[in-house]
Amino acid sequence: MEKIPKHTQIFQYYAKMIDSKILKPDEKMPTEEEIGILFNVSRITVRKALDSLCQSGHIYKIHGKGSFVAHKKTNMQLNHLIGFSEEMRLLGKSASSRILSQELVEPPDSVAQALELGKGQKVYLLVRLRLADGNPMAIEKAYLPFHRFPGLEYDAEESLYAILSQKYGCDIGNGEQSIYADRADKREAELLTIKPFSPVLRISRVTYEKDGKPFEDVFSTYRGDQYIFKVRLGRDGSFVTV
Amino acid sequence: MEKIPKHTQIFQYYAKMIDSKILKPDEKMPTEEEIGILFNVSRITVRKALDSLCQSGHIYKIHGKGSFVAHKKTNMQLNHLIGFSEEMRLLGKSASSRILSQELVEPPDSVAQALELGKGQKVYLLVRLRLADGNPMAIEKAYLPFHRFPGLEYDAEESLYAILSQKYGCDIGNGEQSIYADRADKREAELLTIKPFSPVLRISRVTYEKDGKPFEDVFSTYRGDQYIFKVRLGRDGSFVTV
DNA sequence: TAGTGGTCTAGACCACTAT
DNA sequence: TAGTGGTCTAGACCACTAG
Repeated sequence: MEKIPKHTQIFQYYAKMIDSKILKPDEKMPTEEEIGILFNVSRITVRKALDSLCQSGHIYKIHGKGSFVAHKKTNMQLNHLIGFSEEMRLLGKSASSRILSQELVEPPDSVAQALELGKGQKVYLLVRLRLADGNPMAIEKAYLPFHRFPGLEYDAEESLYAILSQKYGCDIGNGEQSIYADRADKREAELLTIKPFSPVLRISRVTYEKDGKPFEDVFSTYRGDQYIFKVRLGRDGSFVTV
Repeated sequence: MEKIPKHTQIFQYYAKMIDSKILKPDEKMPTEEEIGILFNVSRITVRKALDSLCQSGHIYKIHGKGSFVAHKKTNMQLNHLIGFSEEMRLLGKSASSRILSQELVEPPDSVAQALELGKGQKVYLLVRLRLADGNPMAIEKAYLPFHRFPGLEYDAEESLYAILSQKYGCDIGNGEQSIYADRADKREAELLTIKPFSPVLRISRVTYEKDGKPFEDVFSTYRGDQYIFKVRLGRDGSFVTV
């Protein structure tokens, strides 16, 4: 039996109501006091739930008027750090992988720096072709610090994150991602079954564990004609004041 | 005299300390109780400040151990909704614009839908070439609902957002952005002074006011070799549980 | 003036980490 | 066992919106 905090329960309750359109855009939410009575919790607990709903884009608040259901265009969970498999599942596609190479190497300087490695520390380099519904979608080069994941071996069946989490207790925190447009080189084009020099989206990401330590440096190359990256941006210091 | 909430003051204090490297990565933060004594506030106020620092990526927390300064690679404010001028300023470049066209038009269906326009409602279409340090960086096509901004006129000197905010009381909330890679067509290549078919980053965004109403639908085309988009992603329901 | 969200307090108990 | 963060309460006062 899992213990779910009350504020999370309230968040989930309303997130579901809004996602399933039972509550419609611009509809007024109950007041904080009313929600408190409904769930039998204090106002501060309600506020924590509403703050989360605000940050996730489900509702918006107007001081002195109330909280209202937001006009969400995308029902997708944005700004969410997930792996390729999980992302494709959310898009209703089946994800698969083909391992292109898997080896222990000396990291390039930039990677060593990003992963905060000492001299001589090696990395596990996993290169995979990622497919959605059987069609090539991306090439992914992942560098993982070997001292953190000794004996790591990947077999293309499971999600890499699942292995890191289950076998090594890796607790994923957040990631910083850079995105730019480029053209595919010959080999990439071949793998992605597109014409050479076709546009691709290059995404590089350093992912951190909950304790703040980087555990992965990934370079992905997505087909420009197939993949769209979505994100929600806020005003103010990255969502500081909601 | 502006009234700044205590939790914001505490947030700003530590954000500054961390950004300026006075507090170093992995360094332990004072306990919540200690901070409360320092600033003479209650623990719940301290927690609100620390939660903000967590979300902005300045610190990370470990239950039972304490809060620690995070290993931030980028000092940039990520996930922050800003205009081109503001962004370039943060990158230390000077931004300028050349107006390519400016007219009142019937919106394409997709735009009308995104901006939630009724039949026959027109939009103000502003197309600009955006330059950084005098070099072409992006082409930006912005659709604005004319009924919201009657008599709007743009003169290339000010920031568009500044006008919307000052003259029309437009209070920017957040935006949803889609990003993909494509190639420049002939005219775009010419404007951006790159070769035809060079890779570009296409970004489209619907921006909402604080009250949840969409006020802008923008289509930008950035030089692939000049512009990198950065973003921070979190685990869990988009930063719900910190 | 009434309603509603924004800020803040003082204090309690639980859960996780370390020794 | 002690330290620390996670959850939660009951209640107060302020600031903004609306009639």
